[in-house]
Amino acid sequence: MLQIAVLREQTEQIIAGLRKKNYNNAAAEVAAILDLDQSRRTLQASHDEVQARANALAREIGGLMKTGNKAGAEQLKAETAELKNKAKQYSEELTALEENLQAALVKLPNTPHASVPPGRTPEENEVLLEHGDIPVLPANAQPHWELIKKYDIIDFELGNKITGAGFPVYKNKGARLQRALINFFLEEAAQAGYIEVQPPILVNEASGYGTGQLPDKEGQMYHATADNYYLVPTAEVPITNMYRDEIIPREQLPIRNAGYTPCFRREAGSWGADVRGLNRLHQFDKVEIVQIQEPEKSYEALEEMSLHIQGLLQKLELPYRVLRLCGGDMSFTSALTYDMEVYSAAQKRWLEVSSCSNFETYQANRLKLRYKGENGKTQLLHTLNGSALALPRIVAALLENNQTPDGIKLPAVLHSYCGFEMIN
RNA sequence: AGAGAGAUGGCAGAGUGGUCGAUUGCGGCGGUCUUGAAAACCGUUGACUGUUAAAGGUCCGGGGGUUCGAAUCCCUCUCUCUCUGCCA
Repeated sequence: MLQIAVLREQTEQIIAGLRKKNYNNAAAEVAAILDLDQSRRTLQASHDEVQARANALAREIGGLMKTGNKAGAEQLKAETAELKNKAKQYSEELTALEENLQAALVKLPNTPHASVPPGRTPEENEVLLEHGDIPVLPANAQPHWELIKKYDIIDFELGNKITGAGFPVYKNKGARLQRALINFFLEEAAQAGYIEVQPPILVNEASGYGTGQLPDKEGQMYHATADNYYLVPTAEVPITNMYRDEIIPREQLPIRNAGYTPCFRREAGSWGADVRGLNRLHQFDKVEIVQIQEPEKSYEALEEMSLHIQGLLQKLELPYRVLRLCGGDMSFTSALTYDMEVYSAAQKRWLEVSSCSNFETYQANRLKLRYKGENGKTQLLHTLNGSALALPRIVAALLENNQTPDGIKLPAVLHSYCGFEMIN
């Protein structure tokens, strides 16, 4: 959520930012919000004035009662009746106004960083770099959804039987590969200084709200209605919410956490082309890295996270590229996002395997996640996170790019984690 | 799941209708003492809102009510703990 004070002070910059994100009607909505804010403050002042008078009277009455001056007390009581009505009326109006203001404010997305290119579609994302050679596969090369059947390592039909579409069963070396990748990613994160956490994978409403899944994207999460818990769509949600409503001592910054969770996404309305096999699932595994940083250092942290993720892809010997997302392709909450994509040689296209973002104060404002700066003032922190990494498309690329007549040759870095070198 | 108890500032823990935003201890910060540190002693130390700065207002789990006045009384919701039951 954008800060109302910033909206007041930097109105033009924010409108320009919202436009870059292709947010329609930005100027009008911002004007309406500032209008509401002005009314709110005026009303608040009136309310406070009445309240102050009522407080003073109550104190006087207390004094009179003590001295036994009942008549005097009764006289003052008469005056309070009117004040009470007024205060109640003001406070009701105020509540309504605040609700409207809040509702309008949460609808505004985060504003993009200056480096974010304009654009509406994924085609307009900026390719920052490409790394590694695109492998040349033999003519009879197969996509991963054929390979998993050939080697009987991932079974979609069995998942259909147990649960439904998008819930595959990993079997034999397929299951062991999952476990190996999770361990590899966690181990690399630990060596890079991220403290490992194992959070709950069901979260309450307040947590969903804190990271921005609620109230708008409710339909994207699985909801355990009996207890009103939500299945996490990413470890970002529980990990970031560990710091909700906290004022972090400055010397504890930056906070760096890594965690593995399964991720659950309903993906309502997003099924169509290019979602075969492992490309899109309702349940998948992911290791997430999270940083909480001082505002001045958050972009340094983003670069560092990007390099960490790239290091993983290099060790996995996968050809990848890094994109800087354009305004229109970024998430609602992000100020700057790098996407990492690996090349799938059999599908002949790039697959997104990581998304690494700086949210600046947008999440922190909702989370009330703050620290005391050098000047002693309490201020909002910056939150960042990135996938390091999401498994399914990594598995897809590993299978497709490394297929040989003898089987799938796994990259050397995974051998000790897997306990085998080939899938055959 | 049943019965009971509870929710107060970073933590512990007082406060059961009238200067209570809240006693006290610990912790934190500043100082005295010391070559330095520890100890001891002194001082200081919540958040939000508002303003050029104040004043003022709000916050004792959430919501509602009683009252001139609520941390304190009533209703309700949520959560936590203890015991019993079940169970990895």
